[in-house]
Amino acid sequence: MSENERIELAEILFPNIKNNCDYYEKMYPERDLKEGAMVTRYGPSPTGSVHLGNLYSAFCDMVYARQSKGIFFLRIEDTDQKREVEGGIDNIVSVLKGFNIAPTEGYSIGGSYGTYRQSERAEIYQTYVKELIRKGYAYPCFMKEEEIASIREEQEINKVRTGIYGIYAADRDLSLDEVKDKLSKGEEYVIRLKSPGDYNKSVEIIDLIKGKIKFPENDEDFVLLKKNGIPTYHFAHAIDDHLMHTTHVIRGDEWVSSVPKHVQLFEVLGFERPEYAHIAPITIKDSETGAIRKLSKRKDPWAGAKYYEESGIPFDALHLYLATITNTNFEEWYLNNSDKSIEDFTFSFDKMAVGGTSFDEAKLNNICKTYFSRKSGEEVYNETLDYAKKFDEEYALLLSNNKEDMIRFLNIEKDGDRPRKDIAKYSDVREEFSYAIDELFVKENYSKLESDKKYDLDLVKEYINELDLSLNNEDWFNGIKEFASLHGYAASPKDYKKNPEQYKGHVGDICEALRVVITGRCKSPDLLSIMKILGKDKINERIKLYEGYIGK
RNA sequence: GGCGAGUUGGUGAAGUGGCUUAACACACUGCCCUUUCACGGCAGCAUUCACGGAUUCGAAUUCCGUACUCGUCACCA
Repeated sequence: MSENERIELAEILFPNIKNNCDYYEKMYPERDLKEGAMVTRYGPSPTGSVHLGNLYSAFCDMVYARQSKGIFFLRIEDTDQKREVEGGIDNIVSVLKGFNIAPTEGYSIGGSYGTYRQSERAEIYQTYVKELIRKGYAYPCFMKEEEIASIREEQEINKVRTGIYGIYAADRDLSLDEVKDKLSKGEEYVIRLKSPGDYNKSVEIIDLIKGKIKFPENDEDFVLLKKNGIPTYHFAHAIDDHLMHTTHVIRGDEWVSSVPKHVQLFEVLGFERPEYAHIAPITIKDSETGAIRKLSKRKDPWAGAKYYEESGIPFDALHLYLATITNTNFEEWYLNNSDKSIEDFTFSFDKMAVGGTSFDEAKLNNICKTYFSRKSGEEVYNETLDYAKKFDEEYALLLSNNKEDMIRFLNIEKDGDRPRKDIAKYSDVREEFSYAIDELFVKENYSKLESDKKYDLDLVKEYINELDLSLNNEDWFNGIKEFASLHGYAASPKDYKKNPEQYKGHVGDICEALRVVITGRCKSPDLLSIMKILGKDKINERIKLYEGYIGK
């Protein structure tokens, strides 16, 4: 086709596109940012619920933009209307908000590089396609699905590469008359790239995470615009990231194999290419097969973002976890800089895992526990209340009615520099502090007790009877030691260990009995503090409850 | 099958030619601390970096081959 024919073709195909590319180039001018500022973007497609991996990549976008004083924007990539799920976009926005991953620009936020929703940008893409047709870098392709399928079959039989390229690209050299003819018959078409690539040559890119990667050049005439005039991912990526001036494309490494396509697109369009950073997926070792696989929403509850919200994992703790998998040296840094926050750490691409990052539940758990241990009782109370209001209304009500005592309970052993670590998520509070709320304790009391050890209840009664709750800690435990020896128990575990046959047990056994009767648990924070908050009346009620319980 | 990448302990991993008799964390075990449960401290936990070969005075680190794992090969992103 001659240049004039191509211009005519472009006009026939896109009669409604009046603007030229320049119009958009001016509309989306260079960003005014200081040297080194990164412009990153998170581009989710609303095709399902949000996955941990999505959160991870959005987290990276946020962190790199923030530390370079750049821009992190949100762009909705809804070019696949077939797979789009209802409420998908709202869900993305609310999940990001819930996890405090805050874009500085974009969909639902605003900014001057919009619209940030690809389905509303059809005209822009078409304008650039029209230009590509004029230049001879794109053409309409009328091949039917069946034709493409049979080409594929043929290629598989002949053991050659599959795809529409070279001699298989039947419509790439159609004459203008042939095109007009097909058009007049109402044949449907897509717009394909007329690839100038040579498979025998190679392209090389430097991926910020993976390093140098070399591939054969792309020679596939892949689809730019689908039948409905909406672009494919590849084309939308090139246009949008150019116009929106993305400097760093951070995305899942399922995209690395399409890098040659993207490189070529940027060349053909005359755009400067952004840097690429392909992040490895979060994997897990399958407990049954032992195989390493991507986290799956069906098999792994923690794959879905919802899980973290529902089970009550604080977003700050999740950020900490994401930070530790983002940069392998973060964990150690944070351990040595416990007073600092994630914002104070400088992340770098070359400290990111090249292979798969494995999900480590035990580590997440530990991070969460440390997070909670550093929070004051009041903070834990408020956050837990917020959580309970959403996911456990009954408990929320109980919490509100017992605010003062609850905060006192949550504050036990918080003052020293060795805080306890018994809570990993908001939903643990109800269980861990089951003794703290009387209504709850009366109802559930000893049902969760796993051991069926027998305790000397008479001894407990006698002790409580004599107990003076105004004592300070030191006097109190001197007292209990004395009480222990008076009743044939060793005053310290050491004495007991030396001569176990001389004693019925040691002071710890008495404490255990008290703990179980009073709290219904084998583990609890400092007993005296609990008893002080509870008061003698409640303690006596619980002794009666326990009598009833073992009477069964 | 083609193309691209990965393979270090129970787990997550550090490590880019000598400082590695392989960091750190989690888990586990033991001891210590402690009035109990925890918390914390100390110690133990890969003589070895998928396998084979090559380069080198010297390799987990470079090169080649093999095996396995992962990603991708759509008018899905």
